[in-house]
Amino acid sequence: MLASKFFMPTLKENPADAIVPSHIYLVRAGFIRPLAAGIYEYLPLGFRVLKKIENIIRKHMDNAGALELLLPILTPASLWKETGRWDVYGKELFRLKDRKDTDFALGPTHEETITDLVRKNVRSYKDLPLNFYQIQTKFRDEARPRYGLIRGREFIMKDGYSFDVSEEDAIKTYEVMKDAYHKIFKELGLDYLMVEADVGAIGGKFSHEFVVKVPSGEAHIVYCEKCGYAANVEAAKFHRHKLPPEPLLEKEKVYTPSIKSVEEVANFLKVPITKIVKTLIYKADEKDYVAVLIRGDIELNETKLTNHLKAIEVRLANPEELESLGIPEGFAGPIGLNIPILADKSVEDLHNFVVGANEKDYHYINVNIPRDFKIEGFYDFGTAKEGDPCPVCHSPLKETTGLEVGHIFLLGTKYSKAMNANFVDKDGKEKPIIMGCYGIGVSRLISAIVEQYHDDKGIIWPDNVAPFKIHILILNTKDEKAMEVGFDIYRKLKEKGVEVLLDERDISAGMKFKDADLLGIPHRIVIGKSLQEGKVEYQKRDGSIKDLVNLEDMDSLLKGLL
RNA sequence: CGGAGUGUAGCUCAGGUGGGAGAGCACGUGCCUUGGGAGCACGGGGUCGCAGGUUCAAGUCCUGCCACUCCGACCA
Repeated sequence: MLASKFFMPTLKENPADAIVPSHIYLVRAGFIRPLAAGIYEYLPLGFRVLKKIENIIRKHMDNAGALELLLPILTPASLWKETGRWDVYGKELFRLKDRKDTDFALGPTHEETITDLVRKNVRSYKDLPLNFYQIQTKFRDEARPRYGLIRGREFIMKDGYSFDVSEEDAIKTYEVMKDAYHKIFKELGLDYLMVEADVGAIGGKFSHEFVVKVPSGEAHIVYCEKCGYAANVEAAKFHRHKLPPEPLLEKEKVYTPSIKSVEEVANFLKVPITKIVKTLIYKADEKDYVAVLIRGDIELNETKLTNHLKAIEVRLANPEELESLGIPEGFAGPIGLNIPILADKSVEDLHNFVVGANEKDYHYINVNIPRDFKIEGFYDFGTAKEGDPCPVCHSPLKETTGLEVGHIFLLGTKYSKAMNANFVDKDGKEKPIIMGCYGIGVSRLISAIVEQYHDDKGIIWPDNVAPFKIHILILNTKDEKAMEVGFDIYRKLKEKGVEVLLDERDISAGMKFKDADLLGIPHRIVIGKSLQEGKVEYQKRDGSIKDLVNLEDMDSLLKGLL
C-alpha cells in the first residue's frame, strides 16, 4: 500500500475527551473515529487489525471443532419473551418496532436465537453434540459507554454456543473451549488471567472470565501467586482462619452516643474492629427485607448475597425503610429483629462481639450466637481483598484490575428448558439439551492489545495483528535514487505477499517518523542519508533494533523477517 | 440512573464587566525545504450545540432542551 493512496488521518494532538492510552492512540493514529457515544467507525487501519484478530479467533474455534454461522442481528421480541429476558434485560436492550408495530430487539447476545434454531432442527441424541459460533456486531445500550472501544454500545463479539446430551459431555466441551481461549489469547500476545467468575444475569452453573491485566480495567481480580487461584472479586472465595473458643461473657447494653460507624464503635469501646459485627438490612427485588451479619473488617459482597437469595437485585434499605422496621440508622442489630437473619461465615466462630441495639445511641457488647439470637445460617457473603488467605493454599491473595475480554459459561438447561429445546435420548426419554456459551469481545481486544503494547509515542503492534508488517519510509521523495530503492524493496515484499506500507508522501521527514511511531507497524525500513553509502536503516518499532544495512544484504534481511 | 464538567473553524483552544468572531495547527496556491510534526507570503473556511427569553445590542446574561466526556451506580 502506498501511503499517498491510503487513508490514515493522524492527529497531531490527543483527542480532548480521551483518557486511556488505547482510546487516545486508536483515534490519533487513525484506526477509529467516534460517531456517537460508544459507537465507532473502523477506518482502514482499524479494520485491518480487526480482521487479523477475527482470523486468529476463527482459526482456533475451527480447530476446536466449532462451526461458524451468522445469525440475524434483528431479533423478534417473542423469543426474548419466552425466556423472560424481554423484561429482565432492561434498558440495555435496544428495542424497535417494525411497520406493523411488532417489537424487535437488536441482539446483545444470541442465546435465544441459537436455541430457537437448535430446537427446530434437533430431535435426537444422534444430532448432538453441536457447537456453533459467529463473529458479529452486538448492541447494548450501556448506561455509560467509555474508553473508546473498551465499552461501546455497538461492538463486535465472537459468541459461541454448545449443545450436549449430558452435563458430563457439556463439561468436556467447556474444557475444549477453555483450551481454545487460552490459545487465542496467547497467540494475541496478551498478558492475561483466567479467573473464576460470577454467572450474572446470563445464568448457568459456573463460568470463567479471561481478563487482560491493564490499569484501566473495570474487572477487579484477586489471585494467588503461589497456587494459581484467581477469581473475579464478585465470585472470589477466601479462607477464614478458625478462631479459638472463649468463655461466654454476660451480654450488656452500653451507651454509645452518636457512635455509628464500625471504626467509631471500635475506637469508642476500645475493641478490635474484628469484634464488631455489622448488621446490614437489605431489600431484595424491591419486596423482601433481610438482615445480613458480617464481621466489621469485611465488606459484604452483594453478588454473593443476590445469588444466595436467588434475587435479581438487592440494595441496602434506606433510612426511611429502616425507620419503618423500627431500626435507627447506625444502630441496627440482630437482637429482637423480626426479619430473616443471615450471617457471613466470619461470624460463625466469633464470640463476645458487638452489635447495634436497634435503639438510638446504644450497642450490645459480649453478644453470642445462638445464646442471644437465632439466625437462618452461616454462608459466604464476604468480599475477598488483597492479603486475605487464598481459599486453596491460604497464602495471601493479590489484587489487580483487568479488562474482561472473554467469558465462558456452563449454562446447563436455563435456556433449553425455557424454550423447550429438547432431544430424545438413547433411553427414549425427552430431555433438555445441556448448553454452554462462550464470548470474546473482539473489538475490545483491539483496545486491550494497545493497552499492553504502546509507549509515549504511539502503538507498538505485535506482528500477527499489525495492520501492516513493514513500513518503508522514503525520507526525501525528491531524491530519485531513494525513490528507486524504496519502490524496489516495496515491490519485492509485495511479490512475496508481505503486507507493506510505503510512505512516499511529499511531506517532511519528521512527519513520516511521527506518523510511523503513532501507527506502530512493527518493522521499519528507513531510506535516508545513509543511502549515499549504499545503506538503508532497519528498525523495530519497539526500539530493540536500529541497524544500518547494506543494500546487497537487504534480501537476506527481508528473508529473516518472513 | 446519581454527581461533575464541556460544547466557538477540520483539530487543540482563547474570547473579564454585553457592542470587532479570533489564535496556533490543519487545508489551498506559490517559493523554499526533506533524519524527528520546518520557514515565508497570500488565501479559503463559522447556524459560537439547539430553542426561547431579557436588551437598542447576546459567543457573553436568564430559562429549557440536546449532545459529548469524566467520577460513581449498573453492566452476558
